[in-house]
Amino acid sequence: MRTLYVGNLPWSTKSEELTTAFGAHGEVMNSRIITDRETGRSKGFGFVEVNDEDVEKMIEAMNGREFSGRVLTVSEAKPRE
DNA sequence: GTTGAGCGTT
Repeated sequence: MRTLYVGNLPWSTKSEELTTAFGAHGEVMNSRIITDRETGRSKGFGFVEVNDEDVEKMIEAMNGREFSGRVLTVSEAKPRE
């Protein structure tokens, strides 16, 4: 399983919306929107965990694509450690 | 009631 970084998201985007959007192009295991620890508001980006074999296809399919009026930035996430 | 480059929690 790999993790995708998804940026340029609308503030109102929820993790379920990521699952739905990315799930159309591959197998989504989990998704998460990064929210501010203090305010609880979205930081405008998130992460999507997808099947190892679908990573490239997901990026090709979703990167630079329009989502809720914004152009998504999709790439493989850096290891968190 | 806001904002817009950037890589996250147990």
